[in-house]
Amino acid sequence: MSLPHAILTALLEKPSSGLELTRRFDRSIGYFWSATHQQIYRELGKLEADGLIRALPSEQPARGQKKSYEVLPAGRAELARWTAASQDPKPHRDPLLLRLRAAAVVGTAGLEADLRRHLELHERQLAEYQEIEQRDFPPGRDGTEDRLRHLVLRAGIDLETFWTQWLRRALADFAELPAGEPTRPA
Amino acid sequence: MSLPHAILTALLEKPSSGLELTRRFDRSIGYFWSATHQQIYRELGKLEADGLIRALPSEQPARGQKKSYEVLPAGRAELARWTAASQDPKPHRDPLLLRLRAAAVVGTAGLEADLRRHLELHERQLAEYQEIEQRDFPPGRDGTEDRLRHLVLRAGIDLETFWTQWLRRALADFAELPAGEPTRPA
DNA sequence: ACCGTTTATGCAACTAGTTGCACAAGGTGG
DNA sequence: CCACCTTGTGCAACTAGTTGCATAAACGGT
Repeated sequence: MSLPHAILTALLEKPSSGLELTRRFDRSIGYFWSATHQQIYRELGKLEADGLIRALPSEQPARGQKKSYEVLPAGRAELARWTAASQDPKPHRDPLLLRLRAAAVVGTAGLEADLRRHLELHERQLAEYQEIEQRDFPPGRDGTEDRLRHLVLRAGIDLETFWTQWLRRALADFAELPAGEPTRPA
Repeated sequence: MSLPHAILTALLEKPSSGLELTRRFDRSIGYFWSATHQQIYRELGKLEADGLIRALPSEQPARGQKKSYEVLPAGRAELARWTAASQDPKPHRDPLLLRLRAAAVVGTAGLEADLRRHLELHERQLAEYQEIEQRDFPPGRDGTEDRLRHLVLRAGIDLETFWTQWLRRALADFAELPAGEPTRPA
């Protein structure tokens, strides 16, 4: 149940409309909690019904009209409660690793090209994170807020670094493998 | 749509009953694709209905009686197709990083203890992976199947290594932070 | 003979996330 | 002036995964 809390965080950082939130999810927050605009609109409705946020009164509510929300005290309290509450880490689910394991049984045909593609995507993402780091976190800043946000960004950078390195190793390994046939023919 | 393929892979490695599969998911496969026994039974039913697997004839089918499955040629073909098919990487969703970002706004109270707990869990998982590596992948093996499986295990080891290091850095940062109050009081 | 635990299979209801589409307002170009 | 594109909001149906519980056989003790 993290989406509502992701939205509360985003709205505390800056009151926004549904579409603005969607865009901000596509950029910063979505890097570790993605959401589509439909999820966001639905959740905004629930949060408003629960009294955690409210529409900014200035704007008239009509379809096709921008409608911005701000967080109410109850929303801030709920976010603080959730942040402090202990949560178990969810097990990862990674289809790519699964495919590699399947390839050990049915053959590696076709996989290599996709590994290469993933490598490129992760390299691009890594470059993007590094740009953000240079732009938003020049050396010498140390406000609490900056510190925490930088820490989150570092996680992103280190994760992408891991993937690029692992994929390069995988491709190097593939180069030495016999070919794409099954290791256990049917 | 990875669960059916995870099951096909497991069944190709060794025909099994629902409960045996559940146990194997708790150990090896579940490290990167977890599933509960209910998911597995449901999926076994679908796979059988679709003609991708079949119950081993030897055993009598009755409630409370073991029922093992094996993969049919159509199942192997489907798995090979899926393995070779290109797939986009899904964006990660990580509540812990989200909580850190929320903490930048509502305060870090309570978070540190959970970071410590996560660190312990990841250290334990890392140790487990390293044991498996020493036990199952002694230096000098290089069959194709071993190579691929080792690669998958290395991903697990490197991921857990990343998390332990990142969490240690986070805790070190927390130690220098003022205290648990919000950076932007309500 | 009975009771409780373990092994094994399974249904039903719920929660979360995704996909596909619909609708409205406002601007732009032919 | 109207057809089309963009911006913005939203519903409905679907897919995937989780939680809680039910059922049944086998086994071990008392």
